[in-house]
Amino acid sequence: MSSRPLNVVAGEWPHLGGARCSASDVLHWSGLSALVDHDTDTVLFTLRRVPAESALVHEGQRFDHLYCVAAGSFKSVQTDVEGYEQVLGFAIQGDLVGLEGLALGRYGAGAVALEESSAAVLPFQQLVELGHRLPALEKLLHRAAGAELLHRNDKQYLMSAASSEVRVARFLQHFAQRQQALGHSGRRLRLCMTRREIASCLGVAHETVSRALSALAHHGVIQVSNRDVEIVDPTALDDLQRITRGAPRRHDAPSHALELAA
Amino acid sequence: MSSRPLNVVAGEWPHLGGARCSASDVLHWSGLSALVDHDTDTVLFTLRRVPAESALVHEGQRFDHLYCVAAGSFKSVQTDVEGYEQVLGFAIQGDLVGLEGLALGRYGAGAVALEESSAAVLPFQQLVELGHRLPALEKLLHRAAGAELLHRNDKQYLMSAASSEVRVARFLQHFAQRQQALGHSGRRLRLCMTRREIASCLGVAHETVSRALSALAHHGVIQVSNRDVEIVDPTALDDLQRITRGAPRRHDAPSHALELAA
DNA sequence: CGAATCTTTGAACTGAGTCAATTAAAGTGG
DNA sequence: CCACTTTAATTGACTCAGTTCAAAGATTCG
Repeated sequence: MSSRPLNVVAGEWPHLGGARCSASDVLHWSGLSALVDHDTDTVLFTLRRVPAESALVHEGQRFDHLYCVAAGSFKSVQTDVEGYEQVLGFAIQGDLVGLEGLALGRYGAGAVALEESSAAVLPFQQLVELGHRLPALEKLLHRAAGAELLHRNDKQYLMSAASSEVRVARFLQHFAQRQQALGHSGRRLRLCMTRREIASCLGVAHETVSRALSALAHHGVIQVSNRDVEIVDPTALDDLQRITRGAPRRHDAPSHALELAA
Repeated sequence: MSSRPLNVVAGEWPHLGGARCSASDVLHWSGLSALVDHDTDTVLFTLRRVPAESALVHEGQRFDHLYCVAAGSFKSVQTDVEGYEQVLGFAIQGDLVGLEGLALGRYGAGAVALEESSAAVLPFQQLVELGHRLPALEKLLHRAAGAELLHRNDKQYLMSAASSEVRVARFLQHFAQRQQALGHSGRRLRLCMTRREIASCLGVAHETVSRALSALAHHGVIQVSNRDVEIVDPTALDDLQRITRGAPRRHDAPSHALELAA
């Protein structure tokens, strides 16, 4: 294996002290700690700092880097002809940004930081070549693509839920699970995106998100304080989230999904 | 094109006994004709015949093959705890089936043939190793993953459309575009899935799909005869499909999306 | 402190879900 | 090949959840 430092990658940000991270770091963030070894320690990537509200990649821009979120979070957005901004999802530590670029050589969506964030810059061609010698890196790419697709499956399932309360419940649960997978709380969530962004992602009106959160709070399932959400009763949340089709209500049953979980 | 008779497969299923196709065929189906060369001609894959209604892969089954649809079509389905069957999408010629398996080594969704179909069996590990020597095959994998993600973006955009008529319009348009990319009509579509399956995929009730199709037909945008749909007025369909949020209706404007397109 | 944005809540309207009934198509088996 | 069954598709009527419009708090930020 390559025993010498392969980090030719310096590329674009030589000034600014050029913060770096190793492939091992990336593997850890991506949940592939098992694949870390000495070789992956020697591969270095530059870290790119991204201020809140600014773009990591632009829709339509030429694709030559993948990015692995190191800290902070991003929203993935697509703008249609009419100017409507569709939020496709949110990326947190360990998520790869820009994978759809694989198809056409252009990013299919923009990525905008929701807060002060940073991401490892993975020059794609280089990553592929490295992957031939370091299976860990090849696996990283495959894994990330697969994970992203699984994610999309979940999202589609989420969006096909009849009730908006169920959608919001599923959104919270997924978000919590992802946080937990990173070693964070899983109960105390910081939704650093706006209600409108959540709404766009879920395919509902932003007022509806607000109402659903309020309803969940009223019923003691969660506690909401602005963008901080605490999941008080994970079981109730899970019961709710399970309801797929319109609530199996009977004539004498309550019509709101929330009341069913009681 | 491959001038030698490796492609026994073109459209028919000759006999049982191990039908094959070349990597070149797969590349052609996937829209990567540019990458075909003598080397890819020499790589052969077995073709698997799949009768209508039977499964190509099962959800949760161990992942060791990718499949490239050679003929016919498949639905991708995920079954939730309650037994609800969510249709995630439809695969036609050139689409890779099983990509989500990359993440966890298990298929994330089942694939069921909608009609008599066949698919090339691509042993994953082998494909990756071949990819190291034949860039075309590596590219195939990347391209397919990227394309699948782009597709999902479209689907999410589709599902966030307010009106069900718009959803159906977008569905038809996407389907038509895919058919066209394969060299087929783009106007005359055969929807070989049930209304219920379309409905599940779009996240609406199956009656709603039926009504939307009827409405589109009434307005002369399409012509429906059972599962055969002809797009009579592509422009009108496109206008409709563009409406993202609830129709920008004014007090004196018609409330149905369809009437706006008039 | 104001300006701007985000969030919440209310009220009215309506589009889509549900239930139900009819028609059409596709199998099944004698 | 034709009755018979079963499943798919269409259409109608009714109801309610969610959108839209509007307006009042809350939060952030210059």
